[in-house]
This record gives sequence, C-alpha cells and structure tokens, in this order.
Amino acid sequence: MSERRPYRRESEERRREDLILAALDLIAEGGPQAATVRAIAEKAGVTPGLIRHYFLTKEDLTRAAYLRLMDQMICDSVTVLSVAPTDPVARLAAFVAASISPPVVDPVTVGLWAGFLYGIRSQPAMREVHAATYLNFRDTLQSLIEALPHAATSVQLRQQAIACNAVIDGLWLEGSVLPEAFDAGEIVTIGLTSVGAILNVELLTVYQATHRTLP
Amino acid sequence: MSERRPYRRESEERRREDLILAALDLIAEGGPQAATVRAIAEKAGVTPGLIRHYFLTKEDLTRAAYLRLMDQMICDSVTVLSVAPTDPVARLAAFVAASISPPVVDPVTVGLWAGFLYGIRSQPAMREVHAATYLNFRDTLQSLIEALPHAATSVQLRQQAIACNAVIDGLWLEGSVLPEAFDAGEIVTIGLTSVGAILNVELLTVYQATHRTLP
DNA sequence: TAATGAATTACACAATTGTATAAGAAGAAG
DNA sequence: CTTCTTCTTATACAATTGTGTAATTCATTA
Repeated sequence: MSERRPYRRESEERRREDLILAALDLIAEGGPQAATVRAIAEKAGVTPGLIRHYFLTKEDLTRAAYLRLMDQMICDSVTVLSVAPTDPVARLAAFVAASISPPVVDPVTVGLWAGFLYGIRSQPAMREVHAATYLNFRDTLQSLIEALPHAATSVQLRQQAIACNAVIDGLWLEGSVLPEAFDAGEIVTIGLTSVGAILNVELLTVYQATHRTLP
Repeated sequence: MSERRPYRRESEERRREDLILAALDLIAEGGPQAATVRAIAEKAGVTPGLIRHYFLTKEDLTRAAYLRLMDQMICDSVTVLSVAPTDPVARLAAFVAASISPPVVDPVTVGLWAGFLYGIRSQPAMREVHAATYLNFRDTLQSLIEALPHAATSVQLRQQAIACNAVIDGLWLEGSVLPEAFDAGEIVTIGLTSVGAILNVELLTVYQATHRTLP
C-alpha cells in the first residue's frame, strides 16, 4: 500500500519563511500564475494543506511575500549607507550607484515587482506597504540631498528628491527589463551624471575617485 | 426548450478588435488572471468558442492585446508632435510634458503594462515588441534632443536620451502607481525641470509660455 | 429562391485551481 | 512508557480553467 510520507516538525517561523521564499521563487520564474498552492508547497518541501495552516488564505501568503520583497529591496539600497563615506557628496553618489546596480537592478526583481503591481493597486493593505516603502526610500534620498553643501527651499528639496527618485526608478526599470540594451556600467554612469545635473553637483568623478580599483 | 442565441456575423477585423479591447479592459480592471476566455467573450458579446476561431490560442490573443497597448501608448506620446511648435526647445518640452500626462500616466495603463511584464521577460515575441517600442520612443526623444541648439558628441547624445527617458519612465511609474502622492501638475513641472537640467536647457518656462491659458 | 460555405454557438472534457475536512504521526509533557 | 497536543499529511470537492468538436445559423453566391 501507500506509505504515509515521513516529515519533521519545524518552527512556525521557519515554515512561514520557507513558504514565502518558495512563492517568490515561483513568481520570479514563471510569473504570478505559476505560484499555485501546490507548486509553492512542493518547492517548500511540504504538502499543500500546510499552507493553510500558516496562512489564512493564499492571498495572505501573497501579501507576506510582497512585504518580504519590499524589505529586501530597501535593505539592499540602504545597507550601502552603513559603509559609505562621510562626505555628503560621496555618500549620495554611493547610494545612487547602489540603487541602480545589482541586486536591485535585476530582471528577476523587476519581474517580481510587476507581479505584485495589480495587488498594489487593488488591495489597500498592499497599497499601504507600497506607499510606505516608496516614501521611505524617497525620504532617505531627500535627507542625503539636504546634507549637500547646497541651499534649497523645502519645496525645491522635495521636487529634487522626486526627480532623483524618478531617475533611479526609470534606470532601474529599463536596466532590469532590457539589460542587453546597455553597456556594463553605463546605467551607473548615466544615473550619477543625471542626478548630478539635477542637483548641480559633480557626482560621477567623486564616485569614480572613491571606487577606483585599477590605474 | 432552450433557444439558440441569435447573432450577427461581423468582419474579422471587427471581431479581433472587440476581443482585444475586451481583454485589455479585463486586465486593467482585475489583473491578468481576470482575463479568462469566458470573461473576454462575455465582454466582447460573443461566446468563448469564437476566440479560438480568431486566435490560435489564448496566448496569441494576449500577444495581440499587448501589441495594441504599446501602439496606443506610443501614439499618445507622439501625436503631440504633429501639433507641436517648430521651435526645438518648445517641441521637446511639449513631448516630455505629454509623456508624463494622462492618458499615458494613468493607473490603468501602468497596471496593464505590469500585467504584461512577465510575458515580456519570458516570451521572445513580446520581448521584441518591447525592445522595438522602447528604442523607438528613445530615438524620438534623441532626435528632439539633437535638434536643440546644443553641441554634443554621439555618445553624450545617447546618454542624454537614456537619462531623459529614465526621468520620463520614473515619473510615469510613480505618478501612475501613487497619484495621490503628487499635486496637480507637479509631475509635469518636475519632469520639465529635470530634463532641462540634464540637457542644460530651460524647458519649464518655455512650456509655461506656450501653454499659458489664463493671466 | 435555393444552396453553399464560413462564422458562430453549444456542449463536453480533462486538467488545474483554492479550499475544506479528517486522519495520522511527531515530539513534548506527564 | 503513556498521553496529549498540534503539526503535517492525505483525500475530497466544487469551481474554474483552456481547449477541442459537432451542430446550427447567418449571409453571400449561384
């Protein structure tokens, strides 16, 4: 006869994490419609029923996965600040460069993000997460701009932050979706030049001086 | 007993158009997973079987719908050039402003675009459409930049076009996804200021002078 | 008017979906 | 060692999915 499959009991934290990562993997590989409860369970090494033991519904799991993705993206961008130089110009340059480099700029990441976009528009909970994430990133950018030796009104500051954020988002999008359309490092160069032009600050040379590796 | 539902024969062109528009409507309203063959057929006023009479498969219809969306977006941006002034600066300003105003900037449009993104990454045919559309738009932008009284090498020109395109894409994204986060006209103002800064050309005042309606 | 052909409907089918419920087994507690 | 909790599996189910296939009806042609 058929033997019942053996298993190990795991902590709730561990199981939720495994299921979330499995869902993200599947959405990245095959789009949102590939993340079925059965596929998620198989990838996580459990049976489908277990999903509903840790998440009220599949939508609940989807929300958790989105939250996780956003946390990761923010983390990848902001982490660089902890090791960035103290000079305001070099600091801004490092942040901008990190935000338009892998792993933030990556076909998989943008695919994941797009997979969640409909949820962002339709579900208030996901919408709030998006708004908070976006504004948090923009505020970080704005505080870096404010630290520059650079006089600006608060309205100008806000508009500069929005503009620089747009440059980053646009390059993130294009570089991720159509990576073969750009040379290596071209995205970073253009990003630094553009943000520098918008803020009237020289970022590219500062960044190159900081990151010079070979003569 | 049940009467067979009456119908009218229509041209192939008309039926394909109706089905494509129905699919786009549904994706816009409820995301990609809402565009089932039955829902599409109902919205188009036909029975599900007819879809497979005009499209080899549902994926085939999806591709056609994506092509249609891209054509529309390009059209909305480029149409403004036909009525734009001849002065190069005013012309560029009009193009940029149109690209970050409705109907291009619109929650529905960006939702549609995101709904197709996985297909863009995975299906070569859709990928080619995307690449062609993107490069076409960027080339239009580049030719407008080239027409400026503005000396630049071909490499600089390319990078300026990419940068301005990024600003437009980023503002398109943010303005569409989170419209309530921006004041009326703020997106356009920021876009013109930023593109102007990148190209070292005054766009905002030129645009305002051209579009002044009330004293 | 009659007939021909293609557009359209109608129906069926297997596969897949998310969810519900009951059975079993692992590991802690006694 | 036994008992008990709950984590986990197993199975079932109704709904929905895309896709085939045959029957019918519209509109054009002879």
